[in-house]
Amino acid sequence: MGIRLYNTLSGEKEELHTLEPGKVRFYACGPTVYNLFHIGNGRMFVIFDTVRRYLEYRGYAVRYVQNFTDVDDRIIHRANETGDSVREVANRYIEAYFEDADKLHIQRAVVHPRVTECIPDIIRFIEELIDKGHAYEEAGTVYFDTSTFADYGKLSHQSLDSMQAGFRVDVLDEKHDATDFALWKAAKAGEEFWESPWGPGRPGWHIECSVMNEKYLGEQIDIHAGGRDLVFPHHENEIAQTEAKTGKTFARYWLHNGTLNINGEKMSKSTGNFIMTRDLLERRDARALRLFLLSAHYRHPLNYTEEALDHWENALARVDRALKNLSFRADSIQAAPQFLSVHGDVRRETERAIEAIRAAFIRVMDDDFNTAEGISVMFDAVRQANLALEDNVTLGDVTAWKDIVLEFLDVLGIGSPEHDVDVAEVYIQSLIEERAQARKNRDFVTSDKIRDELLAKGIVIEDTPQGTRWSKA
RNA sequence: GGUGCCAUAGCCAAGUGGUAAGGCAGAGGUCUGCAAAACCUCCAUCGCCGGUUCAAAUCCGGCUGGCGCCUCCA
Repeated sequence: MGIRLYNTLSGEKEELHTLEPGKVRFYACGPTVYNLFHIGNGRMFVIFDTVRRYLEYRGYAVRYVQNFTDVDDRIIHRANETGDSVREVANRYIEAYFEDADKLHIQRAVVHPRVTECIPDIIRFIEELIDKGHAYEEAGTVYFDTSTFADYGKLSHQSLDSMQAGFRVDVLDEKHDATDFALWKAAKAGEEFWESPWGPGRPGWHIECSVMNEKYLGEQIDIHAGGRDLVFPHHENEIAQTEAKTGKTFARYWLHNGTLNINGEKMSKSTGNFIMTRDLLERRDARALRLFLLSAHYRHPLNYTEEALDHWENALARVDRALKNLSFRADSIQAAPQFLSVHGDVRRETERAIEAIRAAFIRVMDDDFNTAEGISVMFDAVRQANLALEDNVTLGDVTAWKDIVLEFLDVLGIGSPEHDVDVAEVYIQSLIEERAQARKNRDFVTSDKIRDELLAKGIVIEDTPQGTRWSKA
């Protein structure tokens, strides 16, 4: 059995069959760069970065494309507020995106296209839609005619009729129908604009993604991902534009992540209840934040609380301690060449245990990228590794256990703990040796004094049969 | 009005027909000079009511509570 993933289009889990065997064409909606991104946005980026990592882990070559929306009303507003140019605002927040994304270990896409780089392609795309009778122009603005696309509503599972009778129908103005949407917007006075066959203007919101997909991935792609709140209208409109133009199925699989909530409500830029990822990272550990973001299934809502972050910081510390203790054991084996028996390769039983645990990880992650279960398997690996340390394990065993935990951390994008080497290390080592001597003499007053001194400096001492190890508190 | 989702221990969160993963917190134990870390054990019958079934947290119906979307939103 291969990878199964929930497809919003069908409303069911489906087995992954890509257009080209072994290759995945993957498009994820990127940020509109008028501000920093909040942790709700961050959740989306982390989730699909993890999906990408997992697909690669399973042997797929993933062509991952994520756009920057750098043409938008909100960017214009922002520029007016700050007195900067629209381009300055966009560039600043593109840079800021990379800074924050890097901290969350979100890998760069293969291409990060920007709307402003695709204007001629967008114009050509719209011209073709007009030629094919799917779009019309009114006073310099071009609208997509939803009545010409029979499948309109297939992603959000709503009928045109029900939408037209909808709750929040806006004024028809020059549109033929309330569900029609702008492909090209006529420029208002003083706004940034590009020349087009319909006069000066700028692209509408949805067209960019259709165009970038076609330009960088082709007319048909495998996976298209974004937040739940993009299903309608954004992704619905993308399907309409692309499929109306090509007559082919656009994306085979539509993946949508659940919202990140705060106080039980969606974290949202428009309502003001959000926490910027950048602000949070100033006081919180990025790896623990990433673990938290992956701790629930990606399609479910996840509630943000400070307590939850405390929880995952503690949980991650358990993983890091295990890694540290495995390293300590490996070092102590290597430092004691006289004990030949533990210098051996990984033993058969260890290999088998690790194979079983890797298989378990793949089994749960294959099932719609169930990272919550994947994390649970990782903790099982940690428990077994700790258990192994109570035994006379070989160097090969220790290394193998360490590697499997690191393998899971890598797939989840959490990565290894920082290796905290600093100049104080020599000093700490000397105190530890002094203490060891005192303990040998059963001078526990001195040994405890040294331990307390170190503790006061944030250094925790732990005695093991292989000697004393230390870590930062 | 339309449409979709959720409700599992003190907390977080998997599981979606075969008798409740994992983590955090808590209790007891082992190990230790004492600790720490680690390991072991303990800690839920799955919102409510009814139905289907040999068997339901898992399927169906109803109810209650919460949330998303219906052209700003990841």
